[in-house]
Amino acid sequence: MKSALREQILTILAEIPPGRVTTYGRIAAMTDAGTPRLVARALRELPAGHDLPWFRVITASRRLADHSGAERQRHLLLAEGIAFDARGRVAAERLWP
DNA sequence: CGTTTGACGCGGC
DNA sequence: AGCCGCGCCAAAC
Repeated sequence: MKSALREQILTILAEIPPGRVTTYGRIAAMTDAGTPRLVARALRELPAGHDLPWFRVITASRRLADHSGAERQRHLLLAEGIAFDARGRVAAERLWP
């Protein structure tokens, strides 16, 4: 097997329902990642052409992580009906377990 | 094989 | 409510 950890992360990622979001920390807790950093790393290294909803992963403070694709991510979430308040936070009810 | 590097999180202040 | 510092650990150098 290649990387059980990354497989777990990608599996969870694929499970996130449209219109909902989850956090790096929650995914880390659901898998053997041990730390959110590894989840972030796994997303950063996703191969081009994947069909996984990487944009449904946000930070524990319910904001978008600071990276080069953040603006693209914001657009994709808005397209799914995810709203941001004045401070750029997603409503807690949109969090997926 | 030692060091650096992050799409983070949390506890202190 | 927000900023700072430290811990975390696989992968790249």
